[in-house]
Amino acid sequence: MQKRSEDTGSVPATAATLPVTVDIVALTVRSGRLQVLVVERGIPPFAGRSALPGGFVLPGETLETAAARELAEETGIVPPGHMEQLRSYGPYGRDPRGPVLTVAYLLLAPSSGLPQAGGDTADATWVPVEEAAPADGGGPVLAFDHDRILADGVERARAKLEYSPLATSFCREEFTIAELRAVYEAVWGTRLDARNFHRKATDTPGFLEPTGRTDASGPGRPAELYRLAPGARPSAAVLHPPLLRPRRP
Amino acid sequence: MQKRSEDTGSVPATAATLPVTVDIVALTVRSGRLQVLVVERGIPPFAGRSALPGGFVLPGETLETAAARELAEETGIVPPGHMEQLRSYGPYGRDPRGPVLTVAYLLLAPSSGLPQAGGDTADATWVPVEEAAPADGGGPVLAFDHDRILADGVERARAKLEYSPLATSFCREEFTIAELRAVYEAVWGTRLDARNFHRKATDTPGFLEPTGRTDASGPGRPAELYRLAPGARPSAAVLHPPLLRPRRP
DNA sequence: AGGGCTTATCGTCGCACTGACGATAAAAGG
DNA sequence: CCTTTTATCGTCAGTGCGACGATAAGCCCT
Repeated sequence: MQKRSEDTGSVPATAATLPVTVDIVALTVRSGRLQVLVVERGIPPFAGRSALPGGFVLPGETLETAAARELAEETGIVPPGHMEQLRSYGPYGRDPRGPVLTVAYLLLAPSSGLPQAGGDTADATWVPVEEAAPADGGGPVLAFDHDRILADGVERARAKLEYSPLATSFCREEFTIAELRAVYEAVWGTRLDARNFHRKATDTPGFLEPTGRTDASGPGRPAELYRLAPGARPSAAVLHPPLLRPRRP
Repeated sequence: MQKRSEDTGSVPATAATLPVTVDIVALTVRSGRLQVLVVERGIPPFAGRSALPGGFVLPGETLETAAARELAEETGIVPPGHMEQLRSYGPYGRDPRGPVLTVAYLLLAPSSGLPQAGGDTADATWVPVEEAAPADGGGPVLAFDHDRILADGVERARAKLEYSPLATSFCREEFTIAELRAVYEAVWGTRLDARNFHRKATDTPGFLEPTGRTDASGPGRPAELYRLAPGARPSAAVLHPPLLRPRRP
């Protein structure tokens, strides 16, 4: 795979070579709250502390592959949902073992069929993001610089819900408007008017597609079931007008 | 800097170690067009081809430091403006020398005081992004995967202008509404109504602050000079209502 | 069967924002 | 003074949105 000839040149000897890790901000919506997957570290550094799932990239591995592998190792399954790169952090001042570059990934997954724990590393549990990301000046909660990575991931998710169909990644294949609204409310931490949300969600072109089926599991009038409109990728800014989160003042 | 003890553990021997580069998508607005800084490569691979400025991270260097150093080496100056991380690419399938991880940065700089070329590597020139990023199915223009990185950077810039004061990073300290509008028109590639833009820009709270001075250099009525409102960081989504780019329908 | 409860869905109204575009202000150059 | 040019201010109709009323369609209970 690695050619060394006059045509391609070679990596200069002065170039730094860095160990690279991937960390995953895995988010889901359970019991009406936005929750993040954290693992309890079994080995130093930060043994016994909570951390985002992740680990070192192995030789020959793609970053995405490494992220999926670490997630599978620590949660026992490859969940459905949407994964995208968040950004990179480091390499200095974030790992006591020395310079380590990490590439963070953001996973948005439906809560159905998600395992609670398992794997060989340590216990993996879902915790509400407020517990893992204190907004006030409380001390750090997660190991390494994972507090900041989590905050960046949550903010990315909150922002992307406004102008992308990404919220559907938290839902099953088919879902009701109320379930979709619960996703927005959980991620944004706000309450939304059911009637206005219904209007906006169904009126936005290229967002939802009715399946014709209904869901009568809960109390009250059965709800129409929808799926993501065909051709709409979970990412990509296609929501016009956007679904803006309510303002403060 | 690098402690090795029972408390911190050490990087596992199985971890991959990768050479890391930084690449910079440096954008500016000159002659009413969005332009990107490209260098002509002097050494293999891709010798003679155009590429984004960038290079290998040196030992002990921060990614941001490396980005600033490469930019200084290849353009001869540290320009003002706003720099933020774009994302990471690789490490496979993007460099014929082997696996190389690159972290791309986005720089938005005013055109005033920007050098044309210089440095020890090769000539650095500003070229309109349409020439360096063919929207149609034309072949690749830049070396490595820099076509994609450039496209991602331009899209990031276009999106951020909508909800952040980032457009002011293309301007000098003080600027007129017309200059700011020219930035939006160049970045978005559209024409904007001068009267409506003036209303939206001046009415958006937390965006602009009048300086009281005027600029009478051009023809016509002298324009009020504005600066970025105090406390507003160039990034950060603070524009409400956002300045949305015109739609296609 | 009918009344009450719950949730889903549809409608209405006023306000804010937008785009299209007219009107005025303030300079330079003839 | 008049024309040209650009900046800035106003007007008006269409659209989207938040607040909230009204109706639909299930369930459970008696």
